[in-house]
Amino acid sequence: MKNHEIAEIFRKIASILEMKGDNPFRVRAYLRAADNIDGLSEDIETLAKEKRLKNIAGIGDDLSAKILEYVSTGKIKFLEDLNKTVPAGVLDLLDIPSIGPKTVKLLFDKFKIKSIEQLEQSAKSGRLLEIPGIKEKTIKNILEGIVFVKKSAEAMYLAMALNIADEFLNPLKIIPGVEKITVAGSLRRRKEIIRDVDILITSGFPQKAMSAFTSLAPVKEILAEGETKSSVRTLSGVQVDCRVVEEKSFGAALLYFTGSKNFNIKIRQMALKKGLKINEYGVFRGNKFICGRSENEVFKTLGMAYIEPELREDCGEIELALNNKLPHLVELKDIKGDLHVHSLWSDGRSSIQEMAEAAKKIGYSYICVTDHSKSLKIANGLSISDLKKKKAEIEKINKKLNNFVVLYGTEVDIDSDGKIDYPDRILKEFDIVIAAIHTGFKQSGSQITRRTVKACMNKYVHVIAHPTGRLWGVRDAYDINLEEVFKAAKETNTRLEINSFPNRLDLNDHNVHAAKQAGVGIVINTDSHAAEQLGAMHLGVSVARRGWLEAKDVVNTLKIDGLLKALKK
DNA sequence: GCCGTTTTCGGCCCGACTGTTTTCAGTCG
Repeated sequence: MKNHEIAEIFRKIASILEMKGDNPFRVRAYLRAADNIDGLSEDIETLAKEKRLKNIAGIGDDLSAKILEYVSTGKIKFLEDLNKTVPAGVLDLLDIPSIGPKTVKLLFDKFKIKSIEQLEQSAKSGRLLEIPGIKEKTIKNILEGIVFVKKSAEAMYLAMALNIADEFLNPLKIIPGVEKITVAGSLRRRKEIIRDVDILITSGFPQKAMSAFTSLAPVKEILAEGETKSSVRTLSGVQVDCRVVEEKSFGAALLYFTGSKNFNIKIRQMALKKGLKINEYGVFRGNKFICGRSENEVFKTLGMAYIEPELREDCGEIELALNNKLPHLVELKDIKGDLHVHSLWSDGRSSIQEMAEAAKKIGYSYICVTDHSKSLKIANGLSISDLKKKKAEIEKINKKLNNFVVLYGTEVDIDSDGKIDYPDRILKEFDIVIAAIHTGFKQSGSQITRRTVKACMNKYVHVIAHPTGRLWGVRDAYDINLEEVFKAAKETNTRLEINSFPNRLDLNDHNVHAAKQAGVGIVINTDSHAAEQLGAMHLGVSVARRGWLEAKDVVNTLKIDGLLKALKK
């Protein structure tokens, strides 16, 4: 997929144009196109081939020509020409907080500064003071920004960001005067990668709430502090923004603060056409406050259905909301059980009994214990003789449990040829067989695709686990051709997994959306290796929701009888 | 550069905070 490459090219063009003082709306057009391309669940090359590029919002004649040029030649002449006008390194300056395109241009025009190192030297030498509008404080901010960039604050994955949010929400919740408090931003939209944490508070005493926020224990430095809006950086290097509004503006503020940016622009434009104005304080006709207490009120005023935060990316959800045709997204409470958990039999840390009890407590009606198979020695994979003992243990536990079933499963290994490491006579004994790639990640994309397709073809394999193999901070997704996998999965009634393990979330939201469009069924599992990890299910559900899945698309929303029937190949 | 149940040209979301100003531009979200 070249989607992300092309999005990044458009972003680069936007940066250069902005620095050159080009039309800001032209700049925005490139950025919007980039966001929309990143949000596609289809391969942009397919769209190009089928002449459907202009169906993408924000792509017109010019940008579709540039995409075609890139797809066929691997480059875009316009960017190459632009690159000649800007020395390499200048764009890096934009990564420094507090430095934008205007400042970069100024620095280059005045002192020919074209790298972070040069800027650092000039700032330290005091030379920057010669520029009108730059004084000591600005220089200090620049130097601190450079330190920050050099440390390159990493983005977080969703679960990490949720934990940081809790470090703020929990202590603030109990401050007198803090009424409502909630996360907003990309975290509320449950994006898989979060760059900063946004918090919204309602209070009649905004300054009290602000000072409580900026003086919390995890705060290392205050980046900005105003009467209703502050930003801090935590000890772990994460930026947290906080906004306080009055109760009557809560809905409008939440809508604004949740985004996405493109979503906000679109609905504000819609409001303008109705003679209304939307800002974070409410919906207004002229100066008259119409509403703003809840998001629902605002949506209603615009004549549209409530849009779940996970959908707010301006990818067609607004149009559906206007016609009341939004999908009814799957919810955590729809999940009836977890089909991918481990136990003491392989590399888990809890017994089958403990896993079952924890699952029952959550409210599930089944789990499937899928310990590793024999070839995965590193995870204590089960030999064929151990399997009999494990099965006997499950049968014993099931006799004692009421209204709950432990299913007998396995997570088998797909070997480098696509073969499964138990023979058919063993495989057919299991209630559920999950297959996954655990070795040979370095193989070519076509080899890995072939292995996965072959596993789908196996009549005893019900689920492909963590289909792209990505592990946050460890390795990227392998170069698998998911379109081919989707085709095989659909033909063979094989489910693909959303693995909820915090650093996996694999399939991701875009892939899930594409799988749904290809007619492929999904299962959401946690891959828990201990009872306390079962709670990660909500992360996988978030991915499913971002992928527009409804309960009917997720097989483990079915009751046990329906589940086993649906999984039959 | 995109886009159109008022428009194929003339618009394009809206506001807070900072650092420098003496009324505002730049940055950010």
